[in-house]
Amino acid sequence: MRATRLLLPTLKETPAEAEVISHQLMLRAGLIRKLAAGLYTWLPLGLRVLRKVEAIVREEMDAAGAQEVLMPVVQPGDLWRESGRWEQYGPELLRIEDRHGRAFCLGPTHEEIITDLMRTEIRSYRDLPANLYQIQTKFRDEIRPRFGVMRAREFLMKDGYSFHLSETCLADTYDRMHTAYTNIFRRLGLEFRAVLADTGSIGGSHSHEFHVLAESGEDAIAFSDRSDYAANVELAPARSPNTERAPATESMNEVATPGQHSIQAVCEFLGCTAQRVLKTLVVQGTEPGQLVALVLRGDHQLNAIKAEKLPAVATPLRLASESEIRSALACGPGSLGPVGLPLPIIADHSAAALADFVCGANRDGFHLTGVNWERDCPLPTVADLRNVVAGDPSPDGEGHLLIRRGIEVGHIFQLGTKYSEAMNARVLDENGREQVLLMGCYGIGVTRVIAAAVEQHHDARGIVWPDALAPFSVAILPINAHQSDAVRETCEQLYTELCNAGCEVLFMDKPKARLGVMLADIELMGIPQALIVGERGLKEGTIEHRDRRTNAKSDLPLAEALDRVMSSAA
RNA sequence: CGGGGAAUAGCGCAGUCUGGUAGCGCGCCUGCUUUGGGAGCAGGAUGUCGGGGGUUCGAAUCCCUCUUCCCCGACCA
Repeated sequence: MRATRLLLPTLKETPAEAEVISHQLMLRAGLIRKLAAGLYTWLPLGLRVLRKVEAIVREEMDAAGAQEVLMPVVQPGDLWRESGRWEQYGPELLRIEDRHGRAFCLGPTHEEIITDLMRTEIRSYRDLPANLYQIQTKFRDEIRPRFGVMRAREFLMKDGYSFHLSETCLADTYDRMHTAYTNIFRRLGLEFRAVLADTGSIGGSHSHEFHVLAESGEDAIAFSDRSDYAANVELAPARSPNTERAPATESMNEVATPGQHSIQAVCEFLGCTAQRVLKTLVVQGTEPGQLVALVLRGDHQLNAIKAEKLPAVATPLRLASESEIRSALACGPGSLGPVGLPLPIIADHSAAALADFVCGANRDGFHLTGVNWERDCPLPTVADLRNVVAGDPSPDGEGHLLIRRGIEVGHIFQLGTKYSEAMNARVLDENGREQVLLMGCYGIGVTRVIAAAVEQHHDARGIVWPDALAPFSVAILPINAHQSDAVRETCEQLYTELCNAGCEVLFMDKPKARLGVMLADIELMGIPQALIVGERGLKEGTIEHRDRRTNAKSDLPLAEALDRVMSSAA
């Protein structure tokens, strides 16, 4: 491709709207442009990268036995009513009406559509298992789109769905998809982890997320330093400490802590660590108006998903407001503690294992020190309430947990009969009996993969694409082509030969372009290799080869430079 | 949706407090000189100052209102 025939609007300065590095670089390198919040145009360079991801996804899905289809973006509301999600999905589902006043939505996902297709087209166990996928635009009316294409409202997704009669068959396909996903992310050159995940609103039983590891990731993932165990922090169980609770050595004392409400403030005031302080959170109970106290160690975070699984706690989790607390109890939220608290109490394992701890006195401006369970207040119900932290024992008993940030780029689920049951998708089995289909679903955020790749692969000069994602594998840079027939002719010759060899070449053929500007651009765009052609080198019979990743430079005879490029690009 | 910020040339910003009719850098166009890492000089183009209303002799600036965008919280690929 000649640069003169390519829309390549690179930016020297970072647009003010971009916060994260991938968003900044994707704008600056001319991959995308914003149309409105969460809506992006893919420019020629960005689209080339997008096509690379699609191609790899297609190859691996096809190799794993899935077949490609294409379903509509606009979906009838009736199907969503059948599955029950018209009501459940909430405002993220963009609902529209056609000219006849019929309800439609823009598809945020396609379970309803594929289930409808299968219940109509498949009658017999002989047609199973089936595994279909598409690469298609999704629309989710996110409350807060952000980070460019990382969390856009309109985005490109590979979504796949499989149908089965037996759990073992579903599990088998699920495993095959797990392997295919592993192959895809490995081929894309990304550092990633597959982790156990919550099934969330899509529903179902068994689920893994695929995360690209990056500091800017929105998810925290926990994995063992000794085994394969990996899970979303939301899900990883915090094992109860093996150690017995230490015996009480202090007596309980009430101390004045005027104006100290937060754990941090109390710790500083009393000169103790957060590990020795209890934090008491009051949430809505299952019964209307009922409050429940959740007790955690001061340095731990409440895990909402775990709390919602407790029968006594209302779903969705809602913290009591300050006024609700004040009207039910004699103090504000910063002074709560389990001693004499007239509410049902559930304590986290780590909180229950403390001795001689500090907690609120249920009286404004006072805390208790030297508190001990059983002696000073009954040991409440104990449950796993907290997020795991680095250093916790791994839930599988092997080693300890490390915590890293991740960007969720893929998610696979065993859905079971959630949709097929609701939408009555059945086939006849070998015995002529009707059976409800079992279903799996498998998603990859194609556009998000690209942002994640940039988050993981960049330097001070710009994007450093993994070879599999690079929009071009090599750029040709002429130095002062307008003054030198030799430079011009050599570049044309290089361009022709590389094109003929099937190499993806970007020929920086703008007349009078300066070397520094061209270098800055191709480095920003992350093109892996460059061939620099100038009079000076040609006099010695050489051109310069550069590597984006290592910045290695070598002056080589033309034929050798071509070999170098083609062998690296292969 | 709650809380915080912002909207001035393609991009980054100043000007707003204290009203007097819009500026800087980069980019863009022309010419000359330069040319192995974002050139120099000279000349030039580009703004309904987010929209609407009001106050005023006069509004980018003050008031009201709407819209959009960004950031922080609960969802998701």
